[in-house]
Amino acid sequence: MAARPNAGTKGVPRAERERQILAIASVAFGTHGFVGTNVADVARAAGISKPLVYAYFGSKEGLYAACLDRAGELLGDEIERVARGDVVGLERGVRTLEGMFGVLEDQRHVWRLLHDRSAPSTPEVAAVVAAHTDRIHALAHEGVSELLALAGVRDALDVSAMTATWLGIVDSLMDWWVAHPEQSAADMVERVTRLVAALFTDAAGATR
Amino acid sequence: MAARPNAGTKGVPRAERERQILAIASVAFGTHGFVGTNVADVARAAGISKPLVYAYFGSKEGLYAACLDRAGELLGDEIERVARGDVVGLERGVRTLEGMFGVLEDQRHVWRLLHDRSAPSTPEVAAVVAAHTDRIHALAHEGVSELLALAGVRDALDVSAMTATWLGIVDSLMDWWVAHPEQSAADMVERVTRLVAALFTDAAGATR
DNA sequence: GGTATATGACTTGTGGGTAAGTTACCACCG
DNA sequence: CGGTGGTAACTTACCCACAAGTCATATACC
Repeated sequence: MAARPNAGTKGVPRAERERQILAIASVAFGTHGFVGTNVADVARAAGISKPLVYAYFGSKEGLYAACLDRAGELLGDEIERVARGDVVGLERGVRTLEGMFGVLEDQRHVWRLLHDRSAPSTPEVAAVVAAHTDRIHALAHEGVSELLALAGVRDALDVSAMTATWLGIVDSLMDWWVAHPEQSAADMVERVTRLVAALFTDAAGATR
Repeated sequence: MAARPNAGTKGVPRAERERQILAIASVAFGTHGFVGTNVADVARAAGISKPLVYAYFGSKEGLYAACLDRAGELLGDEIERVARGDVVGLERGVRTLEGMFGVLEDQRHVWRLLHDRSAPSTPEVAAVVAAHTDRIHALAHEGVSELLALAGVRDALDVSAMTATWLGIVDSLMDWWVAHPEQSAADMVERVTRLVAALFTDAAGATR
């Protein structure tokens, strides 16, 4: 029978392979979305065969859920870390962004995993998505509530809409960052700081 | 042979059917994205058969491109209308949103058509997407430039990032609106006005 | 020899796209 | 006024490519 390159080589231990596959799959899912990603390509990119991916993660959804878990934990922990600090208002927003930029410096696409509209709605995946997005959303809501409370806004729907907007801002900055790979995390923090300062001091005054 | 219900009924004239299909396909593409939408379902929802869709639009991509054209023109025209006015700065942003809300009141999902990450990159589709997004992006860039110039910011990358952020804000407000169907366009305008006022007067002062 | 690690070759389901035929309307001719 | 061909509107039934998921098998280490 034909020689099978690498077939049966005891090779890398399982845990390490899993991390490697997850990293590559996260790029793929984050870049092309769930439906746009095919398992065979992920396997090839990882230098292994498709059945091995299934041996480790069970299904495409299982693989996706694992990626989500990794991403959600990474992001959630960082956001929570900032939230536990004592900054409030706009400053807290900027600090949170700073944290995101730092954590995602080498894996910017990861942010998109949580916002994939093409993600399947099966219980398995939905549960994982819900767990992480709920957590992040709750933290965002907390921050936005504080900010708006300082400005005298307390209407629940106003806060809800503003929270969605805040998440949208983070989203678009991540997208912009993906499109500008030469920008470092530090560059991004400076840029955001500069823009916030400009908008919330001069612009507001100049256009009223 | 079996009776074919409705087979051959001269029925609705072509142009009218096309509009009908486009409306339904826009909902589908806007809701589930390009890859998540299947032509058979669109046909069924329109009460016709799949080959008829192909007779009219040639391919799934052709159908998508037609939806894009409709959406892009609708949105682009409205944004341009506001841009031709004499408002600048934050006020122009709010007015633009007002225009969007008005035009999309009965078809909120349409906004998402222009931002579909799962859209194919074939020349046919890419050209249509580019035409409309370029136009909208240019108008947004113009508005953001004006705003930031008032605040003394002129760096090209700063303006670029802020333009992306602005589009992200519009994006997230549209998403929030889709999730809150009971909110009218007028409600949205009020809400945005209220939030902008709060953020750019009290919040900025309170947190500096 | 048993077990973990791995694979080539397969099956299967789904969805884009097509071929061929059916019915209704209309214009024109006798 | 009735037949008759042409054409527009529409369908059922099919093909086929592609990607998810599986199975039988092979190698390496202890």
